[in-house]
Amino acid sequence: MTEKTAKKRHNMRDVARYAGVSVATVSRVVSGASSVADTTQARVRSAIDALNFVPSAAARVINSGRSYMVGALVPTLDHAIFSRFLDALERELADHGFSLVVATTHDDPDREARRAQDLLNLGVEGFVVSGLSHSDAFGDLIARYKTPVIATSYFDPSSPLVTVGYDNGAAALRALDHLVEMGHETIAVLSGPMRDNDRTRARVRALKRQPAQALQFHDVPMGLAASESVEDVLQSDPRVTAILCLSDVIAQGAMNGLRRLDVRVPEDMSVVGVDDLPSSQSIWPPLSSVHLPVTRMGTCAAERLARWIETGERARPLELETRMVARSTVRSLDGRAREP
Amino acid sequence: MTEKTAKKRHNMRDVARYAGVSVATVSRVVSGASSVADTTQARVRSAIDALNFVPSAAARVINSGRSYMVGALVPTLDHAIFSRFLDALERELADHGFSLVVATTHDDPDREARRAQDLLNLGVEGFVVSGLSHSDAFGDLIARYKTPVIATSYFDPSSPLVTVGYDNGAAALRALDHLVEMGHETIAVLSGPMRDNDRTRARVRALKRQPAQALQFHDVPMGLAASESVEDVLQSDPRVTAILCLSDVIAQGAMNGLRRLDVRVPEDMSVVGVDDLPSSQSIWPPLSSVHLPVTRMGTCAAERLARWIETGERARPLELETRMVARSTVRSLDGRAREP
DNA sequence: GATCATCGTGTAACTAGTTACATCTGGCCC
DNA sequence: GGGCCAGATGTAACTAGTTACACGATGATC
Repeated sequence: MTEKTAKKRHNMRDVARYAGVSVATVSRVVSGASSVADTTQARVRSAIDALNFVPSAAARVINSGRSYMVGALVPTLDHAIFSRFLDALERELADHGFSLVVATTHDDPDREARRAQDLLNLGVEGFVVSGLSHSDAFGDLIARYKTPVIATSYFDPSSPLVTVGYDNGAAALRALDHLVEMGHETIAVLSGPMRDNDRTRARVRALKRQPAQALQFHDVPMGLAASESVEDVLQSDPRVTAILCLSDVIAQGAMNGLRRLDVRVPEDMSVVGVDDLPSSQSIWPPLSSVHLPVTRMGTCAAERLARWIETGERARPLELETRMVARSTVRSLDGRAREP
Repeated sequence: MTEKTAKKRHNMRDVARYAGVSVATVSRVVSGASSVADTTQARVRSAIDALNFVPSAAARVINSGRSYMVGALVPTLDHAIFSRFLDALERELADHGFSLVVATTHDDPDREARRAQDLLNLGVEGFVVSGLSHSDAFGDLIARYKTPVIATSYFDPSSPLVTVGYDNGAAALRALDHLVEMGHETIAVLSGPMRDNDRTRARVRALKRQPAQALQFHDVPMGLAASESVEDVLQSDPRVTAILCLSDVIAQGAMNGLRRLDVRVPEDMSVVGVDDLPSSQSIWPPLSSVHLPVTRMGTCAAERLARWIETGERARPLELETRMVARSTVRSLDGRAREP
C-alpha cells in the first residue's frame, strides 16, 4: 500500500525492506537451510504473509540450473496405449520430483522437432519419445543440448538412443505362435499405416521372416474403418481361419466387420490383436491379444530418465516382456475351410 | 577448449568474449530485434555455433515474467474421456504458444493441492482443473498467486471458478428422457463412486429430482466389476426394463454382466451410458450414450485460458451442449416385465 | 581476563539475459 | 569545416534469488 501499488508481485527485496532485514536473511528463511533467530524468522514470515510473497521459480532455476521438468513427445494423447503409459510415467516422475510436460507430434517428424525445440526453450532436462525414428532436426537438437532421451515402445540395444521397451517383432510372433499352436494354418495379417511408425514396421518385418506360414498381408485403414476391409480379406482366400491384427483397434474393427458378415468369432474365425487395450476385455467376445507392458514401461522409463538426469550417467536400455493373453481364440478344426 | 572445459553449457558472456563483442550485441543478435552490422552478426553467429550456445529459458522468464506454461490437473490420464480432452487442450494451447504440464490428482484433493504447488513453483501461468470441488489449500494457492483457472467438465455460471463445460444434471436427464420416450417406466440407475467426484453427484441429484419416474438407484464399483452388480439390480425389481449408467465404463460392465446372465441387450434390457467413449461404438451391441463434447471443451478451455493470461481479463464461463446418441436402445414393450 | 568458537546477520558477488542510455563513428548538408 | 543525424556498439543497471565471505556479538574455556 505504500509506493508500489502498481506492481503486482512482490519480490525478496520488498520482503526484506518490509521486515527490516537483508535479502540474504529472507532467502535463508525461505530455503530453511541456514540458522536464523526465531524472532527474525517470525518477522520475516509475517512480512511474507503481509506482502503475499511467493518466490519466483525462474530465479531459482537460474541459480540451480535445474528445472525439474521432463518432456514427453507422443503421437497423440487420445489413445489408450499412450495414456496408460503417460499415466504411469507422470506418477513415477512426480515421485522423483519431476513434472511432466507433454507435447503431441501426430506422427509428424517435423512437428516433433518443433515441439522438442519449444520444450527445450522451456528448459526441460530430458525427453521421453516414442519409437526410434526421428527427424534429423530432432537428432541435432538433442546432440547440441546433450539432453538425456529415452525412446520407448521399442527395444533395440544397438540404437544410438537408449530404449526402454519391448521387442515389437517378438510381440507379433507371439500372436502368430498362439494361432499356429491352435492349429491355424492360413492366417491373414492386418496392419495399419506404417509410415512414420517404426513399431508397426518391426512387427510386419518379423512376420514376413516366417516363411513356414501361409501369411497374407493386408494394409487397412486405422480405426473402425477396418471393419469394411474384412470382406476383401475373406474373399481373397476362403481358407483363412484366423486374423492376426497388429493392433487392438484394428482387431476390434475387424470383429465388427465379421459380425456384419455373420461370421462368428471365434467359432468361424479366430481374431487376435496386439496391445491388449483395457477395452479389449469388455467387448464380446473378449479379444485375445498380446499384452504390452506399457505401465511398467512408463515406470521404468521415468526411473531411468530421472537417474540419468541426476547422476549424468547415461541410462542403460531395458527390455520388457510381452505376453500372449488368450481370451477367445479357439482351436482350428484341422484346417477345415469355412463354409463359403 | 581454453580455460573452461569443465563448464558444460556456455552463456552469453562466453559468446561475447569469443566473438570479441559485448553481451548486449550477442543479445541483440539472438533476439533479432535491434540492428547489428552484418559482419558483427556473422561473427557472433559463428561464435554461437562454435560454442554450441543455447540461451537459458529461465533467464528469459526472469526478464519477461512469462513462462508460457499452463498446468492441467486431472484425476488420471488413463481414461479415454480425459485423454481426449487433454489431446484437444494440448493442441490448441500449442497453437497459442503455450506448453502443457500435466499432473494427476487420482481424485485426492490433497494431492491436487500439492501438485498445484509444484506446478506453480515451475511457474505455470494458469490452470485447467476438473470439476468444481477442490481443497481449501488449492483455493488459497490460486487466490494468493492470482492464477487464472478454468474448471472443466462442469458448467456453473454461479461458481467462483470460471467453468467451461456441460450441465451434468441435464446430461443425465437426457439419458432418462430417451428411455422414457422409448416407453421404459421402471429404470435402474447405476452410479460409480461419488466421493470427490462432483460430476457424478450432480448427475444423481438431477435424477433424484424427477419424482415422476420409478428410478432405483444403485452404487456399483467402478470398471468391469460393475458386471457383478447387475444380478442384484435385476433381482431387486423384476419390472426393470432399462438400466441408466452414469458412465460408459459402468455401462460396458453392466452389458457384460447381462450377457453372463443371458439377458439380451437390447431385446430384454435397454442400457444407456453417459460419456460416449470411442470404445462404446465398437462393442456389441453399440452402446447408446450421452455424448459429452470433450474435444470442444479442450479447445475452448485452451482458448479462453490463453486469452485470460494474455489480456488479464477474467474469462467468461461457457456452456457446451450434450446430446443423446441412440444406438442400441429399443422401445419397451409397454412395460411388460422380463421373463424371470 | 584473553582467546577461541559459534551464531546471527549483512554485504556483495555471483547465476543469465535484457535493455535504457551513453558513446563513437561515419556520412551528409550548408 | 562545423553541425547534425543515424546506425552500431558498449556500459551498466536492471529482472529475482542464492551464497561465499566478513563482521559483530555472544558464550565457553583456559
